[in-house]
This record gives sequence, C-alpha cells and structure tokens, in this order.
Amino acid sequence: MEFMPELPEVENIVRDLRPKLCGKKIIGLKMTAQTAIAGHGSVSLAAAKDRTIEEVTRKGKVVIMQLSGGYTLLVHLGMTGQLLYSDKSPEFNRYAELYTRVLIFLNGASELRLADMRRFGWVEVMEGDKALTYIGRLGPDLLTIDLETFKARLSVRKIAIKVILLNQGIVSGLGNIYADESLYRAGIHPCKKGDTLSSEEIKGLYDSIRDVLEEAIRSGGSTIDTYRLPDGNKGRFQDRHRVYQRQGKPCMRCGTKITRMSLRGRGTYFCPRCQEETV
DNA sequence: AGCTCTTCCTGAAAGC
DNA sequence: TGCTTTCAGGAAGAGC
Repeated sequence: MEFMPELPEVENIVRDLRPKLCGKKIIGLKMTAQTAIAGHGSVSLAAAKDRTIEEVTRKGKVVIMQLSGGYTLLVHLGMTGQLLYSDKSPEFNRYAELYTRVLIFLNGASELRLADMRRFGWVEVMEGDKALTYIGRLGPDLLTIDLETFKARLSVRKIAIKVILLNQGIVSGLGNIYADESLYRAGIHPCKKGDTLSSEEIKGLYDSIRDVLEEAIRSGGSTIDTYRLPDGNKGRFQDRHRVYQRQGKPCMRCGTKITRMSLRGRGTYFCPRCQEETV
C-alpha cells in the first residue's frame, strides 16, 4: 500500500484521466461512507450534476477538473487516495469496494470514484472565482517553476529547507518521499535554513527536484497502476528510493549509514555525510 | 514569523 | 497467543 500520491503520481493520473474524462457529462454523484468534502469555500457536490468536464489538470497534488458553467471540481488524494475510472460494468478491486468515498457517474455508462482508506483525501466543487482563489494560494508547481522564482521563494525563509519544500503554499507538489530524495541528491541537510542556502545550493536543489520528479513520472509513479491492477503492479518509483525508509542501510554514494530523524513530526531520512550540516 | 502540539483516520507493527 | 499502544502521513488550526 505504497501510494502516497505526490506530484509525479498525480501528474500520471491526470495524463491518464484527461482523454477519458474530457467531454463527459456528470449525470450523478453519490457520497458513500463518511464523506470527504473539504471546506475551502465550496458549494454542494450536487452542483456538479449535469455539467460537462471540460479540462483535467493539476497544480501540485491537487487535481483540477474544469466543469461547464464556470464550476470546478477539485480532488486531493491525501495519503492513500485513488481516483479510479471505469467504463466497463463497474468492476473494481477490493480496495475500491471497501474504501469508496465518492462516486461520480458519467454518461456512456462510465464512472469515476475516489477510494481512500485513511480519508485524508477530499473532493470539493467550487463556483467561479472560488477555485481560482484556492489554487492561487498554492505555491508554484515544482514541475514548471523557473529557477528565479524558486530561489526567491526559498531564500527568504528562515525555516528548515525540508519544511519549506513540504509547505504547499510556498512551492507545491512535493511530499515526504520526494522532498527527502531531492535533498539527498542535492547533498543538502534537511534542517538547513532556507536563507542560508547559497545560489549554487539552490540551483543544485532545483535541478535535483526536477530530476527526481521527471524520473518518477517516467517510472510510472505508483498510483497510475492501481487503475487496473491495484494489488499487483504498483509502479517502480519505490525501487529508486535512495534514502526514504532506508535508515541503517548504507548510502549508495559513500556507504555511511542512512539516518532517520523526526522533523516537524515527519520521518526524515538523509545521509549524515553527503548531507552534512554546515551551518 | 516560526515553532510545537493537536486533530483527522486506519492498518501495520511493535510492545507486553 | 492476543490484546494494547504507537506510529505514519497531508494539511489545517490553536496557542505561544
């Protein structure tokens, strides 16, 4: 159960869903179990009924579905969320059967559902400017941000760089796994404060993040595979972890044992030699 | 501004 | 063996 959808997984989901959903009309919605509706200024989910899905995009980890009439459907997968599409007679996996939270019925006998065991995920329908306001509060997406913006947003912060990277209001898309992996590749200690990073370090981190994200997207992430084989094919990105959940194991670069620490309540993995704390 | 702590939720894993 | 506790994680909120 290794989903933890971060930017690469959400990117793959959006790429997969876009051609399937665009042009489809929402003919009904059903909330199951306890609902997972966020309250960022939303209207009732029912407002999405009879609207057509015009575009499917994302920003950071948030899936954005533009609906006709100026409405927007947002989906966040939290930790364990899956967005499952089916146009066959709904035959989903056991996970989906157990943990479905929201069902969206589409024309053409197809449906989309949010299944989410731990219920940190949510869906929300917004009208007009509300969605723009919410999306605008998210920092620039890390797959498309330019170096100057990246530098400007990081270098003014006096907090640990990992905390910066996880704050979706500063830059969006990274979660715990890719934050650690990116910092490792850049050779930067997770606790180093943003305003103490040199230009070279910021450039190195920028490149590392881009590399990690693109590699993860190419390797299929993990969530994309749950569309068809939820309990089987899980993607390959976890095989590429160099520090995440590798505490006690040798660093692939220098052999030093990977360390685990808790940073703001998040498990944080790094190589104490390659990511020396210099300040 | 930034830190710590708490809440949400559930299953895996560790402790006894 | 079997019950109980702890932990993990994204995001938001409270209080200092």
